[in-house]
Amino acid sequence: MTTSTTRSRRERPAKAALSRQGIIDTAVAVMRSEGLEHITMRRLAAELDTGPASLYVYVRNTAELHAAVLDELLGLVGEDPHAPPAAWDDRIVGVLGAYTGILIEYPGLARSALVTRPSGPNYLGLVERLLRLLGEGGVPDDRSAWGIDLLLLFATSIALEHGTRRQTTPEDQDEEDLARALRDADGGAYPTITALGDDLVSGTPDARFGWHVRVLLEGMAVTPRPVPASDRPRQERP
Amino acid sequence: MTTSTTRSRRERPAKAALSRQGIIDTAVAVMRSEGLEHITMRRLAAELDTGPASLYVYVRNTAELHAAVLDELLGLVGEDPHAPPAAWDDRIVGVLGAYTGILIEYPGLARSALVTRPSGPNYLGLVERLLRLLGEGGVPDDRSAWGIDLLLLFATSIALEHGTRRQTTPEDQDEEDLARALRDADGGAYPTITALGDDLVSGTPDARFGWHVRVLLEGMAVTPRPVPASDRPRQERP
DNA sequence: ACCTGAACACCGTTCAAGT
DNA sequence: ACCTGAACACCGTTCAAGT
Repeated sequence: MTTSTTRSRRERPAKAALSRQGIIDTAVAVMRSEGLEHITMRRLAAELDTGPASLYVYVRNTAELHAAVLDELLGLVGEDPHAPPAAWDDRIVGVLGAYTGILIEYPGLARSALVTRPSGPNYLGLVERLLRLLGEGGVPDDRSAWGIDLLLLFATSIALEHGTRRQTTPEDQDEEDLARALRDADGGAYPTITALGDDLVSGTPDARFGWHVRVLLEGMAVTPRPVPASDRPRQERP
Repeated sequence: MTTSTTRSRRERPAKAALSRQGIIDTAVAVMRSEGLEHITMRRLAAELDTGPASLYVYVRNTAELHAAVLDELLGLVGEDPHAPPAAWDDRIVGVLGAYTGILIEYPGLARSALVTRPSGPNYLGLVERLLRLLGEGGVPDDRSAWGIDLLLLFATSIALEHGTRRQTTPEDQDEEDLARALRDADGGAYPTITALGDDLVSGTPDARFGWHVRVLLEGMAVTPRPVPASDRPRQERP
């Protein structure tokens, strides 16, 4: 179905000029309908009625494009203003839960967030909110500074893990492989694994998630930062 | 340089029959010399003097191949038997450090481990060793069972983060982007980030790593597992 | 059962040339 | 400065046909 120039002018909204935002918007649309794996330079170019080379004026490479999509979607993570008042740690669980929620809803984003560290405004907003909550909870600033990484890295990893499990992507196979490998582990070679048995894969994702986050928060609360070598009075031998 | 059939028979060791192990060995060799991104079906097929389709008899897909390479290399992670006796938590830091060491040495492996959860014998060996050390440290079994994930997920993520930073891959750009974004963050929009300032990116990777692991261990030590809803006497409202 | 050639359906990125 | 066509150098996976 080849359309004349005039026809296509009418069907598409007059071929809007290219812009970074336009590219990202198109990418988000493709993400929603077909998933991250279809956000490719070539595909987007086709969508925008141009050649792939044109996009490189606005976007450094494919990874940067994916990161931009993530930040765009992160704009939706806000705390519900009508939520009942909650303790600081429950609120952290909530914020991280919303973050992983987005990552799980759009498979592929979590991987992208691990590969290309996000640094967009909405991601910074998330960091900001978490740091504030940690401060409210009385976590010393220096531990917040080092722990924020851990929290977000963890939330992203968990999303990756559960995201691939939820959808029927080719990847859940290995989540199951691991569960089976743990269950069937040879008692001679892996006695401790065998002893723990099913508990290694027990619990709902939510229960595990909540516990994991609390482990991190409790750990931060009780673990002092190391004293830098230069500030230490003397040294035995490292 | 086209070689006759007779020549090539002499140059290559008589074109060994295909086998899963042979494929993995070749893949490991390619990994060492050129990196994971060159372990492709087509490349390996060329290396083994056959067509890509032939490999699918022994390997499910590219991801499984990468996972097999990881497990192969994980065979090298053993505790030094001549190491001086150490406390259980220091030994855990050591084991996880060795694990991340491998992942950092071979860029791409960490990403692969996050995407495709490893389940090979050597990975199970690692799980086994860690569970044993946790037990020695007095961590209750149920918390070990849920925490082992967290430890390994974290170690893998950290390797990914620092691995991309170390090499001059196209990806370090964004690690720097994030550091700059944090430093240059607008004090109005992100007051807490601004207040913490440089401490957000302070410390050597080793110092951060050690602290992170200890946070996880301490957290596990003090955080009880949630009581399943079915075992709870009554409920206020969830 | 194992192996293969060929095909299908794509990729990212660069570059010289145009406007 | 922005945009493009065309090219370079690749991918994974399937399938019908052979041994």
